[in-house]
Amino acid sequence: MSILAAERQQQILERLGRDGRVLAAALAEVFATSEDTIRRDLRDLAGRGLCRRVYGGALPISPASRSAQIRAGEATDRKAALGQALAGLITPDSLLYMDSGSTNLAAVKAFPDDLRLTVATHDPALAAALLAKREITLWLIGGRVSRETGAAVGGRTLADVEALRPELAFLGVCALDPLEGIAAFDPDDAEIKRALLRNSGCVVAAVLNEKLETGAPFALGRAESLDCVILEADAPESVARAFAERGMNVLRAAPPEAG
Amino acid sequence: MSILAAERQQQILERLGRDGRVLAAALAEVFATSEDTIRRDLRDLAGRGLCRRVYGGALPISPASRSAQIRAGEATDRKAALGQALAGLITPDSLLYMDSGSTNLAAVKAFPDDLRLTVATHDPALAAALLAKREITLWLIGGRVSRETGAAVGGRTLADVEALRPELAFLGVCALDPLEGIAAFDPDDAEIKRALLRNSGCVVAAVLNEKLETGAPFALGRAESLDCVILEADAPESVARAFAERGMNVLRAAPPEAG
DNA sequence: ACTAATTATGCATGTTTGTGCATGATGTGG
DNA sequence: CCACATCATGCACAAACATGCATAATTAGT
Repeated sequence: MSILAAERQQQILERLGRDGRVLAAALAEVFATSEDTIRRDLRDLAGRGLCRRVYGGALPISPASRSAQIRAGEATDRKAALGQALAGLITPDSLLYMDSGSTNLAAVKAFPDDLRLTVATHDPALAAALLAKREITLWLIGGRVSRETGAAVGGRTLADVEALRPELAFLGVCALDPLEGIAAFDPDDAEIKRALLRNSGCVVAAVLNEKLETGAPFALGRAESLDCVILEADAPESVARAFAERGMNVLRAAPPEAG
Repeated sequence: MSILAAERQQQILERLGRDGRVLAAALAEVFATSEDTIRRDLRDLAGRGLCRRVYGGALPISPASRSAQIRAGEATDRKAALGQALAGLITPDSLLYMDSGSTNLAAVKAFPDDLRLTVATHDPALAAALLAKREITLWLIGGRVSRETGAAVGGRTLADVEALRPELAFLGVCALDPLEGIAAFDPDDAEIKRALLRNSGCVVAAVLNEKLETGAPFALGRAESLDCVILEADAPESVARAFAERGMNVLRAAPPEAG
């Protein structure tokens, strides 16, 4: 025997995570063993709750475990498209700050797995998602966690953020308008965003169409405080031109994957 | 004898680290000894938490290969049963510290939604899950996030934890034995757990059966450092009695929901 | 330095575990 | 309803295993 049974089961789990499914017959060929052995492995793994046994192979346990805790909610495909564009701006081995927000959360999942850099964030859900990327060093900012934003807020958090000088920051904006500027819904959250605008080498925001040309109660600054804005593929050209005229870099995401 | 037993075990560990696995038969040939001796070595090392014994040889303790995210989906029903028992110990409106670990993560989901208290944690996935509970005030501890444990570690984190005096702490234990005491797999993680043991009014650990009567490389203290231990419904009575004889409160979780 | 106690090792024993094959049952798609 | 793939189960066999015991090596005590 050239491979230990436990190793084989571990590799089956890896394939399951990578490919999203495994076939009993294919595994038998890969490991040069009988299908019976593979079936026994799959039965065993399923019994330990590590996979879901189906006719012909097995599937990940997916429904409860992953989607419950790291759920980005709506418009994930459009947010993922923005995320891909954001990832393109990243310089390897630099410090990136990721602000809270569901857009950034969905964006993380579109990051390539071998992205090599340090990321700081005060959003626990974002941190949990970033852990899935093998080459990312993660710095978590603590503090009281606000239920409104799902991220740390308050004096302690602000002070910790102020101590950072990230080369690049992905700002989560609640509202963005060429004339009205950037705005947020939560005062504590706004404080942190202001600190990021002050201290970051380059600030980028990826905004969904519905956040364009709207306002929010707490102003953060003028639109051109952002070095770069990423719009959806079908964002109105008029808005894009307005940003460009104010000296901002305007990028467009690729169209979201058609189901 | 040309080689000391301790030397041999050390070299076995080196091979394990280099090759990712060791085979009992191969080791017997390398060290020119009987397989029995090798098996005894492997049993010993596994007992000290330095490797994982499998049929035919041994594997590393595997923090890398199985990410925290994967472990979270494992044995969720049993962990949920432990979580229900943990929830029963909570005093409303107090400060609870929740240590990192997949058991605590699954436990959170079994908490009632109207549980009213403040929870501190340095585990971002735990924090994200706690946000789902409407009446919980959440305090997040920051720092460098370790991929091994999926939670913040290091000096900054430790200092912040030291500043807290929680009435109750849910410790995530990697190994627990009546005689060997409590132990962890990660040195940085162990530091934080020690701080919790020092500073908490009451420390409770909920442990799966497979963590009982095993060891791990980094000792945290004697078993009776815990005020209370929660075992699974079908945990061996002998172990439960051994804990009780050391003056610990021993609770048993309800049997997990039959699938 | 000599003996006693402890520990490590090897061997023999019986037991457990993993594997492949045969058989019959169950599910899948036309 | 049929043909076929997939599956669960029982069985046989070999490899790996735990255990008890005898012996060799090491350590401790006086």
